[in-house]
Amino acid sequence: MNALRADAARSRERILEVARRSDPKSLRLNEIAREAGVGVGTVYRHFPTAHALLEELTRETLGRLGEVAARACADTDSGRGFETALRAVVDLHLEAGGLQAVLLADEDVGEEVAALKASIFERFDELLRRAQEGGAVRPDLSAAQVERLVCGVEHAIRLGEPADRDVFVDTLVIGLRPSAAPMG
Amino acid sequence: MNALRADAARSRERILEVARRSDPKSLRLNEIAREAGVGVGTVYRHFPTAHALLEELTRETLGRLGEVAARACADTDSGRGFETALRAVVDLHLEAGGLQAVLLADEDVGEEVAALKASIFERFDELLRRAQEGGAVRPDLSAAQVERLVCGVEHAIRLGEPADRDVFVDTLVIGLRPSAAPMG
Amino acid sequence: MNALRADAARSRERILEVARRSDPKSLRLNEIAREAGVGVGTVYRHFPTAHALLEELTRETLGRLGEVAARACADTDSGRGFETALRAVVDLHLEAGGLQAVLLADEDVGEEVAALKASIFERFDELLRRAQEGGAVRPDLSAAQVERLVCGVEHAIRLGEPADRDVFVDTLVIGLRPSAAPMG
Amino acid sequence: MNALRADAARSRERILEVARRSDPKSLRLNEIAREAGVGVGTVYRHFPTAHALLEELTRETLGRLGEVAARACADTDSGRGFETALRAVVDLHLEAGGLQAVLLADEDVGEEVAALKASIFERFDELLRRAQEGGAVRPDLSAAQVERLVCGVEHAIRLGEPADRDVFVDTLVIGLRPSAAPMG
DNA sequence: CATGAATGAGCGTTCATTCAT
DNA sequence: AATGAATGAACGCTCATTCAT
Repeated sequence: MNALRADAARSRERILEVARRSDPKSLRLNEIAREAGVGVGTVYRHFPTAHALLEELTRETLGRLGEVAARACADTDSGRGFETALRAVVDLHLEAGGLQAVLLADEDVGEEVAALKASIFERFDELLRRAQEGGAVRPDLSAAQVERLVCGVEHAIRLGEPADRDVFVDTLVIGLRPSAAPMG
Repeated sequence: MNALRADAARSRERILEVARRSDPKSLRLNEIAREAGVGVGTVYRHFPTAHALLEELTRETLGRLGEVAARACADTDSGRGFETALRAVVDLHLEAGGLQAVLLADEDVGEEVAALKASIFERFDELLRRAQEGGAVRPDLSAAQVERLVCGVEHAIRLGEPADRDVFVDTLVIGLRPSAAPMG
Repeated sequence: MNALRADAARSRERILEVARRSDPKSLRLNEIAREAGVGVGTVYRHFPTAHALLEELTRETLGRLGEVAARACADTDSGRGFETALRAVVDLHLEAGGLQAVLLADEDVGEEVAALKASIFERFDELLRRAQEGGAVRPDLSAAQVERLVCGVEHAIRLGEPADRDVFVDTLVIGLRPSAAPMG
Repeated sequence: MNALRADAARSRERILEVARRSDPKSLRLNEIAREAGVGVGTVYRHFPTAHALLEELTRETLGRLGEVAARACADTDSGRGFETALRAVVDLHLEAGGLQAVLLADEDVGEEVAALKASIFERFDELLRRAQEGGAVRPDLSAAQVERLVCGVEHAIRLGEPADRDVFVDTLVIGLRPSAAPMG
């Protein structure tokens, strides 16, 4: 099933290579084909939709995201584990611009991606729950909400300089802490 | 000077009406004309570019943004003033989707918008500075950075339910507070 | 009949003023109206077509063209008269870019222009005939053909530098002389 | 390398066919597509700009222009060679209306066209120079000026009847001869 | 009369997607 | 399986002309 003909594999690789250099927000299959020296049809054969291609581009990052979560779960200090993970997650979002779209998509094209996403969400649920139980994170937030907040910070950083990253993530980290009433 | 002919005003209003229902991120003047039952030329007469139309859509909101800032400046408690303003600003961003683009644009089409923006930025600088001096906000943030963070929160809220609004803004408000070292 | 209301006369004059500064090959009535600070409708009222406006722009030049022809007719040396006229005609073509279109038009909008054109053609016929009889110009050319050759030279000059004018006109003048068989 | 697929060749040919019947001064790619029964995209694929299409329409003519020049260079009588060439050049301009625009263009789309033009210009420089040295052509004209005069004659002929051609070219040929002072 | 708002045909151009080769 | 030619909808924009005010 995974046995690709040699030339097919080569095409696929070239496509991915070009796609990685493209803006993940607007993958234009036509242009990618041209730059990869490959017919449009070939691109469509390998990746029936732009989203399928995006998933493929993101797969490796998804793997690292899973590892990040796993490592954080292993931390005995649940608060510290959560924070470390959070920072890593933002970094991965910044690295792979398509991550947001893939994570938020309701439907997944590839089974592997679906599985990866499921496991990631599961681990983050766990991670968050324990951090909340440990009193390190405010208890009224779901993992999905945190994910959206991460996307928000990603967005904010992209609007300005990369140098904003650290401060912005700090505000997120702090913002997630339980606290006295905000306006008290 | 601003006296528009009756039919012109009607067209203009129809255009704006349609535009308000459109995605402010991608105002397509042709489509707007069609939906407004108006010739393309009419749209271009009133709004030479999509950005001009966006500015118009946003103008009222900009005015309210100015008022928000003014009111907040008048608050004797600089921290409270800042927080109240921040919440209102996020709300205005949510109401008027184009606000982000208009505020971040380098060039403005209308003079009025330019003036409004200038005064808004000025007031927010003031507001932030005083909140920082009062110890209510971490001192290492510029007003521009705060604006970007607001855009981030707007983005996050739009990704999910409107119900997220309050919690998400809370995290921002708290995140901006000065604090012990984030991971300490 | 010619009694124009004061404001009408003012509009008319402003329109002509702007039109004189415009490219006579492509008079855009809309743009002229805007630059003249006048409604499009006003332009159309005064000049129902672009050609009508062009005729008006050209009228003075047509007058001078008539004078040129008259003066040349008065020259006792028919060859010299013709050549002088020819040079002047080219100059007028260069000055008033619309002259070509007006002279070559089959239909005239204004009666005055029609009359001017008729008298000009008549005089040039006369002028040419006498130059031909005097042996100064090859006898196998009609006045209409000479006019077209003038337009050709105008075109050639416009393709390059104004400095070409003298040499190019020279080649025309010489080219019109009777001569031994061209490939002799 | 130049092997076009059968259907592509057919499209291309249809496009060119329609284009040949169009006014080369204003090739409207949309209209051509419509008339050729072909999608707009197809036209753009073959000819990215109107000028590219014009060049293609002209390419064969450019080739013949080169041959004309070559043959003329081979003539032992430099004056006769020049005159023969001149007549042929005018004819080619009349045949291919776009020739003027292609020759006068600063930038060329196709390399082949650029090369053809360069060689043509070179040969005509040579041809003119020799004719001038031989006393057959007035020495104060550059090849570029002669080209412009040719365009002028083309223009003049197009204004009237095709029958004008011979006489008009005669006047050019004679006009280029060295001569006593034009008005003496 | 003057105005200028409105019209809408039509051009240039792009791009996702299909399908003949 | 791969190719890339073809498609055509749709957008941005311009401009000559009409017509309500």
